[in-house]
Amino acid sequence: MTQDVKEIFGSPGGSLAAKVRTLAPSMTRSMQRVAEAVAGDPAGCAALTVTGLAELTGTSEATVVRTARLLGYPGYRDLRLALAGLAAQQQSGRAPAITTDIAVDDPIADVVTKLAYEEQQTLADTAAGLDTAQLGAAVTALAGARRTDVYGIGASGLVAQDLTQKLLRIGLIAHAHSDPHLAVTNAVQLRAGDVAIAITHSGSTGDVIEPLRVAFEHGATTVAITGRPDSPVTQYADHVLTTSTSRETELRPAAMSSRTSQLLVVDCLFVGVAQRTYESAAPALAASYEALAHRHRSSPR
Amino acid sequence: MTQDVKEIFGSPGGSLAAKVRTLAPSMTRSMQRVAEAVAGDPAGCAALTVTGLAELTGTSEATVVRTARLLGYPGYRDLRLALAGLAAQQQSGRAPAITTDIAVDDPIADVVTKLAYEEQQTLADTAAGLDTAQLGAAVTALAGARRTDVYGIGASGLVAQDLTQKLLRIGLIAHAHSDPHLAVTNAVQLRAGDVAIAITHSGSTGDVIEPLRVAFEHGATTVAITGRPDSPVTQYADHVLTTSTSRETELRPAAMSSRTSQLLVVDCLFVGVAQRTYESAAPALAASYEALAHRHRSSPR
DNA sequence: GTCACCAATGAAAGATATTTTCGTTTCGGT
DNA sequence: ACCGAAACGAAAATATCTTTCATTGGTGAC
Repeated sequence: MTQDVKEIFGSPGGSLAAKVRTLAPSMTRSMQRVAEAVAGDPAGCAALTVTGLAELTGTSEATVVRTARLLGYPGYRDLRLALAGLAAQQQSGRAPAITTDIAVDDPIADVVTKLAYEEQQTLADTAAGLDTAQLGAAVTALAGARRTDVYGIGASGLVAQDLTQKLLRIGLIAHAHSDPHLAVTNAVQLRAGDVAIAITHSGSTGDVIEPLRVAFEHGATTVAITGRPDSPVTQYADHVLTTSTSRETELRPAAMSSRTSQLLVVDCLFVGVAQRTYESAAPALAASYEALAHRHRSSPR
Repeated sequence: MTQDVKEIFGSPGGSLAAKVRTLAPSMTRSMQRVAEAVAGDPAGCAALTVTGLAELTGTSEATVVRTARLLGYPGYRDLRLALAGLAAQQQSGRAPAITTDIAVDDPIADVVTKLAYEEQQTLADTAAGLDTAQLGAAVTALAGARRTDVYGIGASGLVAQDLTQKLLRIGLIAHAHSDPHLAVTNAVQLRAGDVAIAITHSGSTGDVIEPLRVAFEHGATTVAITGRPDSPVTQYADHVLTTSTSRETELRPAAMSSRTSQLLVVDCLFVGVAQRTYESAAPALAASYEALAHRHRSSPR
């Protein structure tokens, strides 16, 4: 039978080399060779079978097993498991330590790691910087809105559409506008009880500010999602939701991190609204899920 | 307050749990039981032999081995070693980070925290599961493409547009299609040296598969970005980029996490292409930045 | 409904790895 | 040189893992 798990993994990593040193004197020559190999390259040895390790050390299987026993394991199998654990720990011990920007000559694997890290960073920053009071107020307004207009241009336009799609899925009436003229034309229709949301990273995109101003002046509740809480757009916003502005690099334009940030805010809005309108939102979500299922061919198993 | 790198990337079970989730749909019932056991208690399973695990899950040795194979290991022995590694990492003081699902009555602050955490998790899983070789191949194809068409519908449509916007910004010729008919019509124009990209979480969206098939048959290099590496769409894809499939909850539909995942992949593609075409990409990026600056009123500060 | 078919599954045979046994070798002491 | 005990490895015995194959159960065609 195999040794108890805790006992295997319990012993801290470094103790293996120590154990080898302590027990070395009481070991025979061949056993010492095995122990050395094990202590010297745990990861490598973990990949070997008894026979492999025996050959590597120029000894026999029996000796390897004897060594494993001496080191406190029931057999080689368990020593090997412990070695695998050790190797994994050593591996993870090397901190990713992502400090540098993405460089032109970074291998693709590094690009993936760095991008993922930076986006995680952006998310953490955004979550930390988000004013939950403002968010709650915005959610309340949305949940009770007769209709909602969302303005966004360029990359922010996609976020606007994303929010709109989501709100529609829970039965709310929402429209995304990226055409400034149409946006203003529609903003005129808004009145108290309606909601207008402007999404702009810089907070200075005139094409987005203008419809928000119109909506604001017509009495709609206005929300600004921006990375600059002191920018012009906030002038006409009842509630300001701040997205994080992480440093941009040449290969990672601001649009990238602002999008991540904006999407998180949008998701929060959506979930918040879904909570408040749960009674109607849940069935609506389920229904849209159902409807979509029929558009997909039954996939293989 | 930013999270520690190790903590973010750590989630040791994360990678495995993610793999299980991604592959779960392509698993049979008994294999799923095995996969669940393994993902649920890596340490415990590491202590078991094939027979033991088979008994625990009420299946047979054969099934256990099959599952190990599906998870990417040559056999159970290797899976077991990997599990031992995971167990060791978990043991070595790693926050369990067991977050509960978002509940209907969660205060808004919790919603923000949980959403941010889950999206970070999604990013880590995606980065871990991304095949860099496939990614590299896709990047190469894109960098040398005469033109690129991107297909996506619904939430994936926004991702398609995002990618298109980015590629255009570095001077590449790219189009996003969400109208299936137009997509097919355009796909016919593609030929060798062109690239077609299909974005679909389920991998079974006929409206997206069809144009990819046409593009494939016309000799274009085809790429699929999907959460189901065994789904129909991959049939016509030269390169498959897998997005992570995190569990969805009632208040956080699959679309949300798949979008995060897809966007990371898209960003990786973009940065990769920007690297390869740096000579032309850098000035193009700078130029588009310049052009936008003029659309913003000079902001305060 | 019934049939044919295919995927899923587990029992058991087969292959591999580990452990044990046991005889040979080595080495120190007389 | 001879003895005895410890060290060691070859090979048998056992445990574990892998493969094969027949059975099962479900699915779609007719």
